[in-house]
Amino acid sequence: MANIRDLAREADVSVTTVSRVLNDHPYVAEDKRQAVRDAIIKLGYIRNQTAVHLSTGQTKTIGVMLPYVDHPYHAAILHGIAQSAFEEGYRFLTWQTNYIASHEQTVLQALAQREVDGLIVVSHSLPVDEILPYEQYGPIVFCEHHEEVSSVYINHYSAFQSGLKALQSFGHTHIGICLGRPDSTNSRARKRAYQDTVPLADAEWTYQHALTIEDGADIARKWSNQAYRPTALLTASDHVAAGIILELRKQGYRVPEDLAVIGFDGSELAVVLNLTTVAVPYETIGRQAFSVAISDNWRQHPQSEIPTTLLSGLTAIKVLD
Amino acid sequence: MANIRDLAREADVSVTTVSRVLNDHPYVAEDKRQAVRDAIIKLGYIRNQTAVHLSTGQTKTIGVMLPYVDHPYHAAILHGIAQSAFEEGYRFLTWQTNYIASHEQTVLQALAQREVDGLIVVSHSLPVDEILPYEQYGPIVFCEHHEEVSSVYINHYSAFQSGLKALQSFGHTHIGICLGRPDSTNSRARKRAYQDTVPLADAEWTYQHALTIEDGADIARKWSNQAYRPTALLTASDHVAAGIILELRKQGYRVPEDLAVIGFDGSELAVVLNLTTVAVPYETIGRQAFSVAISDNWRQHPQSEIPTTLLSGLTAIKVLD
DNA sequence: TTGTAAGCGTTATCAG
DNA sequence: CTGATAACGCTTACAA
Repeated sequence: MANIRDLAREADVSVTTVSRVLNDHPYVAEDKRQAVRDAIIKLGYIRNQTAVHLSTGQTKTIGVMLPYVDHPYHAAILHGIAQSAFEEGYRFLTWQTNYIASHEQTVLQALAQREVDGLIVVSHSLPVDEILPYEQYGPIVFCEHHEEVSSVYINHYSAFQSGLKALQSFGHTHIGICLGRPDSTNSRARKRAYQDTVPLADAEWTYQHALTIEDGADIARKWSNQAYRPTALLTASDHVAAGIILELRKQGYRVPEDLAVIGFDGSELAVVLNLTTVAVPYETIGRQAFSVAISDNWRQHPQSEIPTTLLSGLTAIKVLD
Repeated sequence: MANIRDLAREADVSVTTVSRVLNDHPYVAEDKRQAVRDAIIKLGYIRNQTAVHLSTGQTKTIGVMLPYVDHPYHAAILHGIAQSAFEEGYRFLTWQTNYIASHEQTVLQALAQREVDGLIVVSHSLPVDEILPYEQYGPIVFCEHHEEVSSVYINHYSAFQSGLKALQSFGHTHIGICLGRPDSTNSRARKRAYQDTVPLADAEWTYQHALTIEDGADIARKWSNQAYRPTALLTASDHVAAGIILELRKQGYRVPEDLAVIGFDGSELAVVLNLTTVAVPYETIGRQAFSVAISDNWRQHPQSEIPTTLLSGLTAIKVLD
């Protein structure tokens, strides 16, 4: 493998000049520039990026910490990160942590070891104050609301509230909710919104661990076995909503007559199901998080709240009028 | 930032000794080893991986080329890659190409520039013989069947055929199919299976560009407007199948009485829909591809065919008996 | 068991 | 405009 020194020898110039040509610096005589270009072709030279990284002290790579690459919600954020990274000439390393603390530590370690210039934490289980110290090694951006760190987030309290109010506007008072991980930052905000907004808020109507379509189906079965049931459900994701709806229909229930359901995400699943849903611009979150990660004002811990919108479906909400 | 030389000075040993301690080499006196450990703590030393990469000539990173990180099929493969990479102490860089040739070139370039030790091509649009030359820079593994390169794949011909035969076993003769990208390697194999297996194979019953749920809904609308219709459909993915089924139901059709539908993927969507589907172990594909990428027999272009299984749902297939 | 010193392949300072 | 040369931070012969 030819290196920059071979190139210099071949073109009969110094390595400095070669480097200048390689990096499109001005102040290189045209004939020398051409000589270098010829040498590059002749020797089939290709720059070794690792050496560039060591020399410049940057990797032009950011890291992404997320629990599962194949969950729609996270994958959508990843999509946004991927788009921005490509546009900015960056690459990104993804760590799938499965919410295991030791795996998350590995990711933080990678930042400290300078494998990445910055980190985007899509979701985590480690407490924030165990992550915070690693900021000395580079920017860390959260896709969740935390005042003490840079964050790009949606307001789960108000987003959830908008869904609840939509149900109330159709006359529903017996409203239940679905939550993902019981003690996540997001779930806590959602639970608060529920308790603040729905007078009849009931622990029996709070369905936990709702993440996938099958979780939704489980919830539908649980609901159908309850004596005292909600008439409407605000779910944690469109996938959960889909699981609920499909399972209910399978059992002969009608949606929304027997149970009104609202989704969360604004995915194409909601469109096809005519599901009313809280639309979240995940790609935007990913893009914003990326841009903070490579900006230089991250030390001020910028907070950027991304707005959500209630997307009205046709069938899955109306009832009780 | 303390470096290995500061450490050597602090512990009063040579950098070689420090390096040995860092890499758990034997032949270091216990007292010196301890001295180095103390110095590491005292100075808050953290190894610079970039320097390790330059020195060793390896990045312990593999690259992944795929069109979209947020499509279920590709995300599932990514999941497998992520699991294996973590277990093996590797990282992975993902490039989302959107099937744009110039983006795919960027990925190949990254291999040439030694940013990654190897490459996994999940799906591509560039012709194989434009990719092949880059093998001189490192292993390239395809998740698609190509004799000329290393590949980990499923046999789309037989997988599709198993779905078609399942429909035939229920008496269907008027069978249509859905395909993704019209000219992909996979679509071609599927089309061959269709023509070889279904005597009444019809171009009007070959629905192209079927990738998402909404594509499925489009196909359902197209189907309902046709005068001469198939009675059964083998789809390109469970998502497409779901779109078809949900749209058909919305229009008042019954599945499978009016149209029998078989899915492809074996996703949880299929489970909830009671959909018969061709189950594909995507995670296994990702894991296998990764293991080939870091093995040293990749030069022999190993071929590994991953078996699929027909997963019988309850409702979406029975009819015409 | 330990250390010296030569890489790895760039970039960047500084003097011409 | 050009070129020595010293970093960047680590690994690894080779010698002792």
